[in-house]
Amino acid sequence: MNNRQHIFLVEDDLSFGAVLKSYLELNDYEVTWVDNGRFAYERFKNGQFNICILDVMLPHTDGFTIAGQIRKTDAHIPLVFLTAKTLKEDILKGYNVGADDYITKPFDTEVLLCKIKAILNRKGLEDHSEKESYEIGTYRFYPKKRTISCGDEHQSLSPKEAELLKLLCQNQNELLARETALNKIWGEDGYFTTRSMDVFITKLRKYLSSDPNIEIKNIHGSGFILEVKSG
Amino acid sequence: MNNRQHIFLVEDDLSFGAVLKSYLELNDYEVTWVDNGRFAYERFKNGQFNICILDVMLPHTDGFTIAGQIRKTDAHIPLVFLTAKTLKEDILKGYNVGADDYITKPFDTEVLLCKIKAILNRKGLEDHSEKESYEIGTYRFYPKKRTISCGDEHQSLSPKEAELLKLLCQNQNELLARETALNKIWGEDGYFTTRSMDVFITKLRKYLSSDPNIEIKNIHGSGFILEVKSG
DNA sequence: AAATGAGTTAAGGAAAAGTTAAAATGTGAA
DNA sequence: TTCACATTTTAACTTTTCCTTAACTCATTT
Repeated sequence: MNNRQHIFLVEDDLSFGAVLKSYLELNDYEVTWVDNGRFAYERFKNGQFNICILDVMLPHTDGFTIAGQIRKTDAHIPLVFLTAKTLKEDILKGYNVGADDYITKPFDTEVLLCKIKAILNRKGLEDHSEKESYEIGTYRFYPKKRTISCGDEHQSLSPKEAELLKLLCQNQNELLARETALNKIWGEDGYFTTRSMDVFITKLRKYLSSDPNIEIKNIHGSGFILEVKSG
Repeated sequence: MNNRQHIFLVEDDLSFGAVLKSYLELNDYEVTWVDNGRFAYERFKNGQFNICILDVMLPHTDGFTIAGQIRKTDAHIPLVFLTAKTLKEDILKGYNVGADDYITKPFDTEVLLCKIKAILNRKGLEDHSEKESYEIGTYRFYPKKRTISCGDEHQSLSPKEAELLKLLCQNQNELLARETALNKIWGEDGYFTTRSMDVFITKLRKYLSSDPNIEIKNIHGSGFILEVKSG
């Protein structure tokens, strides 16, 4: 069982990023490192993290923008900003986005580690590894509440509907194998459970039918893909 | 009604302390300033504070010692350390005592203010400490008095009714899992205690029935949500 | 075209939740 | 102690929600 805390790290400096990643891994954290602001949020959506460490100065998309996107998906996940700047406005901006801490380079990695520990301890009681919401085209899906919202429209889902949709979201635009879903949700894969799953797919398609960019595609003989065309 | 947040400030530098106190007060905080480490803890025990700002370098008793004493009294109150030093050991020491932040002098007061706000917001969300009252639509609920008021109408609650409503309030618009409630209130989760909880939910719904924007929603198989539409 | 996989709909049964009232428990006053 | 009262649990019954199953149709593969 993997019990380690998962850190989402966005840092464009390749050598520094690599060093930081190794250092954190040595200290028993699981680290997902993205070196490009443009794809950071995409990557975040597809993972389960406990804390985010974001460089502010990035090509394409700065750390604050990414933080804003992340906040929309998860209102509680801790955010820590890294920056070379000591500019007051930047620091203020960071705290306004909901930063949990702010660290200026150059800094001591041991201090960073301490801060991470302090923040995770603070949040420790609650489990933030489960995502609060997933973006699906114009919809937003809240797995805990088991609802999908689109504007003012709200639709509540049954437990299995929600589990299945969650799996599809976690593999957005990638194949979710029948077997995988059957094993995770039904715990087995007999003939009837297979048919049962099809029934749920039908239901999910109905719920998501108002956005033409969303499609739950069937891959004959292997599984389904939740495909979201990026407008 | 005094709704301002109360800051406990320990700083031996008289002129700096006075300036800081005024600045914080201007920003709508209530500030209790102690200029002597020796009496700091005594003063702390006799007050109700939301956050502590402690200078590390103090005559007689240093900030860490005071922090340790405070932690014994209140395990969750946010601690922020002020120091002129940049010594790594000091910073680490601070985080080990449970610091929420660490600020090195000289610093910008505006930044300090932002940090204080960020920390208090954080605590505000996860505030599971005793709150005087909760707003529920047009109602107001006083957990200690065990009453709900709506205009001139007052309704008093039984102990369990109040506990359950408090949990719902603390998770307003979010899921309160059955298990969570059962464990916190009943200490176990057998079949009958489950049914007992349902009985209490029915009662609470009755108490809150006059405001159509309030709803205690059931999430089949997982729990309840106290939903308050913001009209 | 036959065989297999998938889409869809509706019915039936199981489990959870809503509700009400009676029984059990606890608590303070006489 | 006993009685009256408030509180909580248990029980029984109703309603709702959920999942499976079955049946029939449509699509894809060989």
